[in-house]
Amino acid sequence: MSRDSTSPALHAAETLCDEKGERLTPIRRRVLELVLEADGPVKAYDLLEALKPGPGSAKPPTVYRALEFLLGLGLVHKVEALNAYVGCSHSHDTGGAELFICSDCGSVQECHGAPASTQTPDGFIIERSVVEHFGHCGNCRS
Amino acid sequence: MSRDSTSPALHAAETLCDEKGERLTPIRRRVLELVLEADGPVKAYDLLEALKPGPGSAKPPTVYRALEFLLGLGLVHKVEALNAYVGCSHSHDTGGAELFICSDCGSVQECHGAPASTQTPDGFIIERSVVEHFGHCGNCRS
DNA sequence: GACTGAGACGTTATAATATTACACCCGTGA
DNA sequence: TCACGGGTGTAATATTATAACGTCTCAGTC
Ligand SMILES: [Zn+2]
Ligand SMILES: [Zn+2]
Ligand SMILES: [Zn+2]
Ligand SMILES: [Zn+2]
Repeated sequence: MSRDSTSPALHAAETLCDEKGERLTPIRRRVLELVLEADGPVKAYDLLEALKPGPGSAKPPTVYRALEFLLGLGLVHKVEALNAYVGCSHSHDTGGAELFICSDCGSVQECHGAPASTQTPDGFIIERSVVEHFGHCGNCRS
Repeated sequence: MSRDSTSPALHAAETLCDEKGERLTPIRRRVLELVLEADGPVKAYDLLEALKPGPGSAKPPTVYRALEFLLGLGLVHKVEALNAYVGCSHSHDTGGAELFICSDCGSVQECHGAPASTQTPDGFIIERSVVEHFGHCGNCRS
């Protein structure tokens, strides 16, 4: 692994922002870095702490605004059942991500593709799906 | 209070508790009633408010303890993405419920059966799944 | 009856998560 | 110049949830 200052994921984020005419400002970029560097889901207030040593004093809206931006671009996902956030190494504009969270080591694996509900109620139009599986990953079983 | 006035779902809850040797105390029963009567997901603090006119003054732990009990028995489900709770009219000891939440009218429809992940990562053992679909129900489309 | 342990509940306080509202700055274009 | 919009700073508050500890009651037991 190279010690490049920008990870591939970060570079992809910059490219995506360029395409969309969005601005990956220093704060947004820093939050994305922190989420990507973490080895599991990150809490908003942990990000806030991590941001503290930075320029100004970070307040909750700072991190929540950055997260909202990144969520909108699909660069991070929220783990609803944990109130935590994970970086997305894939690139998908929209659509739900299917998350597999290990309760032992906290690792998160993401699968793409429509979760494809088996039995959608008659007439129901799905706009957004939250699919989160909790269990034990291969590494933690032995 | 005659038992004949209870709804089918409440009666089923009593039966379930009997089977499991659990106690459906007045508080737990009242919380279950409130959740079942609601026409959509209910917030914990709304339950708290609804409990206030009752005997003692209700405090957060009161309602959260009751919810924890009911969740454990599968009598209510938590909508993770909303931090809200819905009553379960089916009866399933375990396994995930698949929820369809209408963003327009707030109604929730529940489907049973394993969501059956399409592509589980190698070696991953699923213990609990959160599956919540947001969109528009048949009634709200016309 | 007295002792004991478990479970449910009461109560206080606090933790953890998230949003509102308003002010400021700065770049862009009329 | 001016207005405007996006991004940010800041203070305050709202919302959601848990910790910690005491009390009560009911079985089971001595
Ligand atoms: Zn993703
Ligand atoms: Zn693991
Ligand atoms: Zn159910
Ligand atoms: Zn509807």
